[in-house]
Amino acid sequence: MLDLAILGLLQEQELHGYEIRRRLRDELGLFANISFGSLYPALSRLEAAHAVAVAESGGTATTAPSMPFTGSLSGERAGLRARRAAAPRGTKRSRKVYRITDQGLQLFDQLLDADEPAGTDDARSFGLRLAFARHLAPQARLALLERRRAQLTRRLATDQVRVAGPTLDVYARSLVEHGTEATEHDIAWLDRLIESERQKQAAPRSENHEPHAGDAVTAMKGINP
Amino acid sequence: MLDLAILGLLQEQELHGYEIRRRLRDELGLFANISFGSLYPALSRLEAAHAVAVAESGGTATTAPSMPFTGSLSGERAGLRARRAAAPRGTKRSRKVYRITDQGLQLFDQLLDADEPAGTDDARSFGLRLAFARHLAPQARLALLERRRAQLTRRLATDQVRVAGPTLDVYARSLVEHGTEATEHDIAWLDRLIESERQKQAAPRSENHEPHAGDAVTAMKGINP
DNA sequence: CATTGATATATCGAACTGATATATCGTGCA
DNA sequence: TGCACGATATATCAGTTCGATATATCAATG
Repeated sequence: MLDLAILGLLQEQELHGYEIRRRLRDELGLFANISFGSLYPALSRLEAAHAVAVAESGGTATTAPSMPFTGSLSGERAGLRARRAAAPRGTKRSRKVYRITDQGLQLFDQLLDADEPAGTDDARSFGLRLAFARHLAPQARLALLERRRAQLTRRLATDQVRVAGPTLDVYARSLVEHGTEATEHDIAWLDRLIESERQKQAAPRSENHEPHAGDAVTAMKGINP
Repeated sequence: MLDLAILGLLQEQELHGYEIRRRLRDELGLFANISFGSLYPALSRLEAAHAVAVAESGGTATTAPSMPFTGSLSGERAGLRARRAAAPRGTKRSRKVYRITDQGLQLFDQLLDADEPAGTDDARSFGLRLAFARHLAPQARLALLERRRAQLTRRLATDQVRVAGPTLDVYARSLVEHGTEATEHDIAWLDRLIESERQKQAAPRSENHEPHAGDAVTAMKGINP
């Protein structure tokens, strides 16, 4: 789930961990306060999978791109010092700037368009996908919205069973009822989005999906006929 | 978080794991689909902490309450067979029925009234507490509602910063705006609950908090003056 | 020039999820 | 009768995420 978020942000520009966290929190509002204990391992994971790479875009001068091998410094620390030495002036501080790779772009599209894993925190998962919906082909976008709508409709049904069921106390009852209202509100919102999407597809004015600028990936996705 | 839910349910009656899951899902709607990988470890945890105990309430006849020591059966399996043998008719099947202990009641009150851990999934945490709000002293209940209200108000402020900030694309923007609306809706709901609580406290008719029937715990909580 | 606070990366243990394994019971159906 | 199947039930595993904490640097402040 977090992988998708990271890849989505990196698609717009190179970023370092701390900044990724800031954007997720301040701009998107998803992942209210994503923990570094999730973020950094996720970045390592993605790096290991060659979906992202350290950009090392450095400060002003692009000095030797590969670590100059300082010799005596012991293992782990050496890496840190090397990075610090590589970009000392101009940029804020020693930081690992990541960029997305071609494989990363592929992975992103794959994750974004994949069926939601049913069980997990639906709202988060959907929210994240919607936030990056501009990267989806128009029909995939519509499918996402409709899948979510169906999900909420199902929830509404179970909610009705709940209120009809064993008598809940005042507070639990209020909670369930408020939940139902919120779901209805969500569905109405989705209906507006779906309507808007349909219109956009009926009258396609100029470019409506990102200037993705010919990356081989879109061909795989079946934008087609 | 899950501990609170378990203790809350067990407060009403003895239950086994599978049934706890069912209630959380079907009746409360919290924890959409709580995993057994969380539930059973949580029960073990609580049992280790002496907050719950296996009730072994058995079927029709309360045969020997302690395992009769079948001898040859090897370790783990022995426990299962013993339980199975202990309550073969009447009840559904071999199951571990848990009951809450005095320490468990104490822990429940402590968890329920504790300050929310700020970071975590607020909605879930609050929802859970509200579902068991009847176990709280009137002022603690009011405090819970007001704490939540303040939380949402803060969120509303950051949301406004978000929309004012860097221009989001159509979808991300719609997401944020809908989130804001939902938060406003939540606050209005809380206001209604708070109002209702205030009235209840002003005109206290008969018993308004559970027939808790003199357990020593309430004394600790400072219900007082 | 020491202290504090913001920026930044990293790691640990505990908790939760999704998947899977195992066993038993009840029911339908051949 | 028997036996396949689905529901009930407990348990465990690997992979993620979270909250806390450690460490280091830089900027501002007094």
